[in-house]
Amino acid sequence: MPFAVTVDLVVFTIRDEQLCVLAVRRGVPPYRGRWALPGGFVGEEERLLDAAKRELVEETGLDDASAHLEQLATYGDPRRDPRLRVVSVAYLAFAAALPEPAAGADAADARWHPAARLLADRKRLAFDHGAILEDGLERARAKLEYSPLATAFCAEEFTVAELRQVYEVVWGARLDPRNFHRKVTGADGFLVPIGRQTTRNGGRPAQLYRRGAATLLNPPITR
Amino acid sequence: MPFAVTVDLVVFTIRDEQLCVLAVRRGVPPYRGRWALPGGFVGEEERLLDAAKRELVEETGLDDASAHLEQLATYGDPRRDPRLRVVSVAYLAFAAALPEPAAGADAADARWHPAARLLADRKRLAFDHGAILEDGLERARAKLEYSPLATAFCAEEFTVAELRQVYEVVWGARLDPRNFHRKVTGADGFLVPIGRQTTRNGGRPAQLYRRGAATLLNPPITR
DNA sequence: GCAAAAGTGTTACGAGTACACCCATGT
DNA sequence: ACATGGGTGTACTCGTAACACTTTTGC
Repeated sequence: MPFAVTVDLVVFTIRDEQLCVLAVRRGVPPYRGRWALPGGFVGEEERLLDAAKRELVEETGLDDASAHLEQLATYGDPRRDPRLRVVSVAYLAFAAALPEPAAGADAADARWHPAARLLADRKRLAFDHGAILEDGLERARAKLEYSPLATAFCAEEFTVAELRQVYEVVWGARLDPRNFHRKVTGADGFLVPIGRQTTRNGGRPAQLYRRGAATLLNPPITR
Repeated sequence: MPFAVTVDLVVFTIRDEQLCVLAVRRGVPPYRGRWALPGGFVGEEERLLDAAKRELVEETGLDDASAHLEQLATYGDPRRDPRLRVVSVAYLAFAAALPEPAAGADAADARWHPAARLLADRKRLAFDHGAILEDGLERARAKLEYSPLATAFCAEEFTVAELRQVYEVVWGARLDPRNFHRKVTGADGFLVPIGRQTTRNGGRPAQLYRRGAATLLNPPITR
């Protein structure tokens, strides 16, 4: 049975206070002119995660360690690609803000799109990528609660307010800055203060933090 | 690139107050004599979920609606099967207690194994099935908290105490019967009383329930 | 009556929320 | 001085844990 196996990437970042996802415009049929999630075939001797990493580097220039990458789900309907039977393993990536072009080696037109707008008008997406994006968004929202993943959207050094903005943008909700501050600084291993401050957001100088070693947030940050 | 695509099943049930998983003994190399998760190739025109359903019926005789089935994760290391490149989409299934033979059409020797024992001695498992089982167990434990999935381990009509036993076995922890009772009967849409009672567990007669329509437990049942 | 399991009431504690208040900077 | 964002203190609320207690069966 001849199956093709690909990886597709849902790469999220935050730009202009919006949750954005990377998409590339298709230059060839099928779905010519539509937007598609970046992805590609898995090499014969390549692990799935390695294929996802390779695509991420090709599309964003992000080096291996600077973005979070995890398997999302696998999509394999017989008719999802009209040309041949393709089973696609989708990966979810979170990255700090990147330059707009997001220009990789690829000549293709790659762009950041506000995730909400792309989902609201799913016909602009090729294949079943609307469903993949929806699953990715739901997973991202859920993971912020109980994992320290929000830090993957921040620069290496960040303030509590910057981290709070990540939560607010992904969840589409306002959070109380004071209670949020207590929660995240109190969560064991979530944040480590680096001892320096910044005034880049105006007002009183804010402590700078790096992400800590925790992999699970206890107690969780609630929506 | 010639990939084979399979589905593998992690089928959990509860027998003798233990969480058990279905495994079949391999009769041919590689890993001859070892235990493997039930599974098989995906048909050319078959959806992944349909392939998982088909395997579930073949191995357990469970009809479609009577067990919960969900995608777990996908495993595709180049060397996971020494014969050819196989990408396997693993599914997780929860079933009420079934007869031991679990005999399907297959002539193979299929058996229920206590999950903990099989995991403690992973060399008895073929391929990367130890890792798959571990992921499945972790997912099952997590899902009990915030989803009404525990009911999938029960018969159609069950008592609160029987449901509690599911939680205690999967989590390996004792729960307070009185607080548990209040929590689950109070969770909206989790349980619907059918108005009859049973004394099959001894003592004072207990209300019988069916699973309700809820898909998410709020508040969750905590470990 | 006694054991065993089902189910209810009550109290104490701890996390989450709302919000008043103080702090440190730029202009 | 005052605007702006950073951070702390505190009272109230609500879900949970712990456990005493009552109910209804079988033997």
